[in-house]
Amino acid sequence: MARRALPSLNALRAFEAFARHGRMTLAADELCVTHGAISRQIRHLEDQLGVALTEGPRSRLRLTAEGLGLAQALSPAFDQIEAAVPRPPQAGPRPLVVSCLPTFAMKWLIPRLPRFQAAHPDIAVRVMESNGPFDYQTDGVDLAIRMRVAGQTYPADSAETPFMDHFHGPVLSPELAATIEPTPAGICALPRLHTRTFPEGWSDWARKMPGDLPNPVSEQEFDHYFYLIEAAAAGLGVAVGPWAFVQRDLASGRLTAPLGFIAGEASIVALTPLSGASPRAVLFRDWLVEEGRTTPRPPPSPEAACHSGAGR
Amino acid sequence: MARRALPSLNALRAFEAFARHGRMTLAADELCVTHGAISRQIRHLEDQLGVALTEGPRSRLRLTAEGLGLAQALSPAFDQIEAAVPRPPQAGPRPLVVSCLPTFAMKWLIPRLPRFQAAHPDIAVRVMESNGPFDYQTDGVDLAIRMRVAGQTYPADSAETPFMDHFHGPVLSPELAATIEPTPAGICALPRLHTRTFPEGWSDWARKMPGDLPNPVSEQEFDHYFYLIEAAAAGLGVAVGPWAFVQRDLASGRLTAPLGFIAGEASIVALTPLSGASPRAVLFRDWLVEEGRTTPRPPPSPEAACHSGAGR
DNA sequence: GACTTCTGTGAGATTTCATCACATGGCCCG
DNA sequence: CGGGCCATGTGATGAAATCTCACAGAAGTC
Repeated sequence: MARRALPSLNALRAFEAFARHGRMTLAADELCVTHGAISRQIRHLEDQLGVALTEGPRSRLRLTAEGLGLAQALSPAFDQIEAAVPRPPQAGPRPLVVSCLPTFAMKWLIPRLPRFQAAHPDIAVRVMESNGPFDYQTDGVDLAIRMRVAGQTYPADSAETPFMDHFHGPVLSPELAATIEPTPAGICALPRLHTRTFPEGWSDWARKMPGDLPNPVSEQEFDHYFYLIEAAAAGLGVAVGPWAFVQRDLASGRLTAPLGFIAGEASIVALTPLSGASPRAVLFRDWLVEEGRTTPRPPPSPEAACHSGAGR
Repeated sequence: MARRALPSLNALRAFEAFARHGRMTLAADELCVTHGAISRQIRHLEDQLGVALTEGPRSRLRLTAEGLGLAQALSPAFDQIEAAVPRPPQAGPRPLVVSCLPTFAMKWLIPRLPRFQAAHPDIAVRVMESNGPFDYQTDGVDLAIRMRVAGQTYPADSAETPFMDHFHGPVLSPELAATIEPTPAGICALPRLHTRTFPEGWSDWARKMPGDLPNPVSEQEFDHYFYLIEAAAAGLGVAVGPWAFVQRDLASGRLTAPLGFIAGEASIVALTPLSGASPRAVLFRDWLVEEGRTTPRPPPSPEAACHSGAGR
C-alpha cells in the first residue's frame, strides 16, 4: 500500500507551466523542451487521471474547471519546492537581484530582459518572483517592482520610481461576450473574477464608469494574475485585467475586451533603497523607465480594443 | 531563462520518502522500487545540489541539517500536490475510510493492516493521513485515530475508544548521549525537540520526573513526528518520543533512550460517530483494541531500555 | 486564399530509471 | 576476533519514460 499514488511528477510540472502561461509553446520554452513534449505530457496526464484538463480548439486552448483547480494547487506546491531547494554556494560576483510581481515578470519583464543584457552584458540579473513584503538587506534585493496602490506599504526607506502607467479593463472570453450587451451594465452583471494580488482592480475600474452599475451575480478570487486570466479565458466570468498582461491573449482571440482599457489609479513602480542604491540598480531603474516609455499603450477608443491585434 | 530550475522531481520524491522513513529500504517499499533505486536517486540529488543530505555510516544513516530542512519543506508540498490531484470517480463499493495520524499510520497501523485484511478480505480499507480536525459526514470518515489529550476537541458526536496506552521517554542519538550523564537532569539540559502534533510531550514527561530539572538550552519545533525522530537521530537534541514510533530506531542503534519509557497522560483513541457507526467501523475498532492489547510494552526498567532490541 | 501560429502525432533517438547481483562497512554475538 | 546480519553503495544491463524532428491539421489574419 504505497502512501503516495501520484501521477508522473514531470507531467504535473509540465501541466503547471502550461497553466501559468496559457500556451504550450511558452511552457515548453520555460522547461527548455519542445512543444511536442508538453503536449504529450499533458495528454498523458489527462489519460492517467481520466479527467479533461484542457478544452477548446488547438489555437485557443483553455483550462477546464478541473484543470484550473489542479493548476492553482500545483503552483504554490512547486513554489514551495523551489524555495526549499538549497542553492549551491554562488560563485562569481553577486547578481543584481530584482524582486518582481510574478505575472509582471512573466509577461513583461523577462521578455524585455535580453535588451538589458545586450546593453549591459557585465551585469547578471536575477529575477525573484514575489508580491509580498521584502527587505532590502535581509532578502538581498537591489530593486523591487510593485504596484503602487493606496494602503500598500513598502520598506520605509524606499524611493518610488513610477515607470509605467496601469491601463486596465474588463476582459472575458469571446463566447461569454457574445451572450451579453457590450456595455458597462452588461459586463457588470456577469460573475466577477478577482485577484488577491490587486483586489482593487474591479472597484477602481467601476468607479470610473458613468452611471449605476448592476451588482455581480457572483465573485471569485484567485491567487495570481495568470490564473485570473486563465479563468477569464475559460469563460468563468469577467476579470479586470491590466493591458500589459492580456495583450497577447487579446491578439490571439482567447480574450476580448469589449469596453477597451482606461488608465487605472495604480501605477507600476520601481523601488530602490533611499540611501545607497547600487549603481547597477540605478542603471536598471533607468532602463525600466525607458522601456516603460516605449511600451505601447492600449488603443484609446473602446471600439478599437475589441479584437485588434495592436501592439508588438 | 527558465523560471524553475529544479532538480529531478523524482529524486526529490525519493529523498522525501527516505527522510520520512529514516531508512532507504522503507522508502523503497513505499515507492515500490528497490533500495538501489532510492540510493541512486539520493546520490544523484546530492550531486546535483552540491550539498550533502545524508551523513553517518551506512547502517545508521542520518539526515544532515540541510537534508532535514529540505525534507520538511518537501513533505507538505507533496501533500499539497497529492491532495490536489483529482481522483477518477471510484468504482466499486466505498472503502472503509480511516483517518489517522501520519506517523502512527506509517509506524504502527499500516504494518498491521495486512492482518486485518486477512481477517476481513471483503472490507477495503483506505487510510487517510491527517492530524487535523475532520468531519464524519463531509470528509467521509468512518473512523479516526487520534491522540487523546486535554484541550483537544473532536467532532462533538464522537465515541472515544482508547485502544493503546502511550509510553514515551526522551530519545537522542548515541553520540549526543555519550556527552552527558544519563540522568533526568543531564537529559533536560540538552536542546529540546518538540512536535506540533503533540506539543505536550515534553511537559507531560517532565512532570513525572522527581526533583527540579534544569532549563533547556534551546527548543525547536517540527511539524511531524517523523522529522522529530530524524532530528533526534541527527543529534540536534532530545525528543520525547512515543515508544511505538522509536522502537525500531532503538533496536538499530540510531537512537538511544537512557531513561527508558513511562506511561504518558495521553492515550491513543479510535473515534467513531456516536450514532450510526457502520458495522465495518465497529469491526475495525474491535480489531484495533485487540491489536493494541497485543502490542508489546516497553521494558519497564530504565536500564533495560537503553540498547536492547526488545519488542517484536 | 496564402500566410502565420499553435497544437497533435508517428517514428526514432536519447535519457532516465530501475533491477539484479554482489561488495562494503558497521554492529552484535558468541 | 571471526561469522552472521543488516542496510547501503555500485557496476552492468535492460526497460521505460521522455524528447526531438518533421510534418499535419485547425483556426485566425491580412
